[in-house]
Amino acid sequence: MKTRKRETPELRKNQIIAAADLVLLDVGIERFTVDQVIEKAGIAKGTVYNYYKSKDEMLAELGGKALRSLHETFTTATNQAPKHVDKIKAICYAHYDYTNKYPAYSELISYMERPEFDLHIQGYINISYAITDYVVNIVREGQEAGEIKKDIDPHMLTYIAWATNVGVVQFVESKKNMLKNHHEISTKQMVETFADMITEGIRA
Amino acid sequence: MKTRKRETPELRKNQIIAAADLVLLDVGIERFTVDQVIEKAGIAKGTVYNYYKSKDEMLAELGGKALRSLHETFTTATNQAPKHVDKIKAICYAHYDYTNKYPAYSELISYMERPEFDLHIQGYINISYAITDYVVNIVREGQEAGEIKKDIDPHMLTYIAWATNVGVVQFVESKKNMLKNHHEISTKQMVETFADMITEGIRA
Amino acid sequence: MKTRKRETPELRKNQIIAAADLVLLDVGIERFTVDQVIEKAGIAKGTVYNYYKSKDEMLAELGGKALRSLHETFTTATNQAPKHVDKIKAICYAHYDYTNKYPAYSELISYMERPEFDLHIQGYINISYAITDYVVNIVREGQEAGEIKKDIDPHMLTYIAWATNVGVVQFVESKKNMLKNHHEISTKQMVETFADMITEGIRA
Amino acid sequence: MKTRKRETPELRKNQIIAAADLVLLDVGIERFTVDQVIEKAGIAKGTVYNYYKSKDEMLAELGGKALRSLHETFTTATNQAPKHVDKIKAICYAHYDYTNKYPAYSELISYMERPEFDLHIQGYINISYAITDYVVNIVREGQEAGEIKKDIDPHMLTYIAWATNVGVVQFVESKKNMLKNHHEISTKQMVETFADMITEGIRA
DNA sequence: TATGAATGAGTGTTCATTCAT
DNA sequence: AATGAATGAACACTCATTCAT
Repeated sequence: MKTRKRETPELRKNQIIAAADLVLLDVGIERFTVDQVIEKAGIAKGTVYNYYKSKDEMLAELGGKALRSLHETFTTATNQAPKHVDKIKAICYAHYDYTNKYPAYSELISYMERPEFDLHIQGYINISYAITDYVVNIVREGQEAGEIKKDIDPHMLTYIAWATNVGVVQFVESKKNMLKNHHEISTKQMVETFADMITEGIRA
Repeated sequence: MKTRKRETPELRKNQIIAAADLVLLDVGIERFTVDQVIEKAGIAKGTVYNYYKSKDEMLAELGGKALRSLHETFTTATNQAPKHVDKIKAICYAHYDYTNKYPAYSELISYMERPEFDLHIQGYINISYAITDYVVNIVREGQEAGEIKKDIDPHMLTYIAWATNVGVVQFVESKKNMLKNHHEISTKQMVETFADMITEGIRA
Repeated sequence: MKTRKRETPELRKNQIIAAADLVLLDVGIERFTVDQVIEKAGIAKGTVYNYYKSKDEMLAELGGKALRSLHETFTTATNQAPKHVDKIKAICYAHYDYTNKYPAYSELISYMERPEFDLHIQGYINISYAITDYVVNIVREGQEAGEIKKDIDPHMLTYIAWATNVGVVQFVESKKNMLKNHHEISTKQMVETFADMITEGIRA
Repeated sequence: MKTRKRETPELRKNQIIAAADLVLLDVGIERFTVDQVIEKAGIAKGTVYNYYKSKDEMLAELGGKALRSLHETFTTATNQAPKHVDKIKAICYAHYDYTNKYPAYSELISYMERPEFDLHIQGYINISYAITDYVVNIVREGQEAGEIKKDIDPHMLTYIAWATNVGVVQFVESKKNMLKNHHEISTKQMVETFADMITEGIRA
């Protein structure tokens, strides 16, 4: 019945999330357990449930981090592209690179997108919207600059870009071995071709 | 030992798979368990394993059914389209309709595509290939007929079409509620726009 | 509901035991199952239970075969030894060789020696006695010939020889890896030393 | 959720191991199950796995207890013997007595010696080595004192003594009934004769 | 006699969650 | 607020044995 020093809630949450992050990186979602988190964090099991109602809520906060990091990746990638169409293309590439670099985060995001995952956690949704808005703005500016077709709703285009991108990235991930045996198609080629199709499809 | 109804293997297998089907419909893959199947079927646990080596094999048969039905949906859809580009578009629509009609099957297929699912079950793979070939042929014929760009490998295009389609369908499924609140975008619109983009993107 | 041709009970039993033999050789006792036997024999499950009350009864008959084969090994080995003491030593070696050559049979015999194995099967016991008698006779003759100490009951000596031999053979089997790492002791050396001790211990 | 009695870990572990002990006594290793342990202990299944990583680890602790108690038996027995040869003989007797007194422990030790039992549990191995060393030392001292033959490696002799002893003890255990019907041989006599043979065989 | 479909009591293990202290 | 012992429902899979046909 030891009693650790009390920390501010802020600090505790950070401590927990940091540990969860390490665990996720280590083992991926499928093998992610609360026990591993408390071991890494050096705190008691009950403490976790004082700050998070459930494992899923914890994952949602982690998902927020992942999304924020994806957001940054997008920002960096688009900054280097001169035109708006190129920015969209850059986002496609960035998304693929991100998945390659942080497969665990990518997994997590997919996991949270599933219908059975109850996403009432506001934090996560906010960042999700932020990313959406970021891309929507690029599209809108591209339309105003005459680079991108004007007959498509920017939100719609953003959703499609995101959805198709996720689809391609997932496909490439799950079919790695198959594609490896396919002499004419590499994962990189596939992503590039897809990015080309998207950019061509939206060009004014 | 309780009463034992002796049935022909044919009948039993159907009974089991029918029960599995119901369970899948009820709870989805994530929560699909053998115990639920035997409860629904009113048979003993061992009986299931007299007909299927493992839970995964059972799912694979169910998945085969799902895939075959998807194949039929594609066939029907493409038959009504005059040109090859329209056939591709029709497939996009058909895929969406299918997911709407059989969301559990769609889930199942996604589940089986995951790398961690050991797909050594030949039956499933064959149908998977059959569908791929079916689409590849449409693309190839479209290229020969001068309707579809010739600079894209038919397999690559098929993969991209499939992957993006899955992405969009998943997105639409998981974001149903969000989209419902979005006044300007309906899931139907999104799918249509996506299908347009794909078809425009490949037109010669 | 196919009906195979009726065979004489003799023939059927042979057929079953032959299959069981193959299975045992293939997988060893721990993984020995009735299912494998019927598959190898090409007969129905129920049929097995028409001829054997239980799996254990089947194993007991197989054990009888194993014991008979061990008996033969002993006979051959002793025939080549000139003196009775040497015959005992030869039996020790033969036992070790037999275990090396037919590990599955050796396992089976150990399995049947366990207290929890109900050995009411007469066939097995008879052969067991036959082997005992065979060794007892050698001892007795050796005593009469003045080669072996006369103050030991031949049965007792036989039991001890058997028991210690089994112990050594089992030890060697289970400690193979340990002994492999022990530079000065090899399994062969251990068996030889033991055989020497036994023969020296009984010499008149 | 039922009432939960909170105990100190120390107490719980003892409670579990005590229950496991009873189960082992009741049914023997072959039929030893975790379910029976929790029923005897009156605790939940998960609780067991908070204290032991696996069933085997639990058995290993039980085995450690058994081995430690055997070690003590050996120590006590040898202390009363004046000469080293007598100490070896005393160990043979002690081993037999121990098996008679704790047949379940004896079974357990045999079970753990089997190759298929993953013996990575250090605690158990240590005691196993301790016992070996204990006997080896007696042999070595006996050799130095000129009481025991010097041409045998002490380790080898220890192994042989152990292996043959186990063999005899097992034989006696499994053939109790048979020997009971044999007018001239009692298990006690057999062990005594064996012990005599061993001691005579090693005497300088 | 032969069949083989059906049985069901196991079997060890996991892990999110609870709650008395 | 913090602890961490306790929970128990899940879970997939096995296999000797039975018995209606």
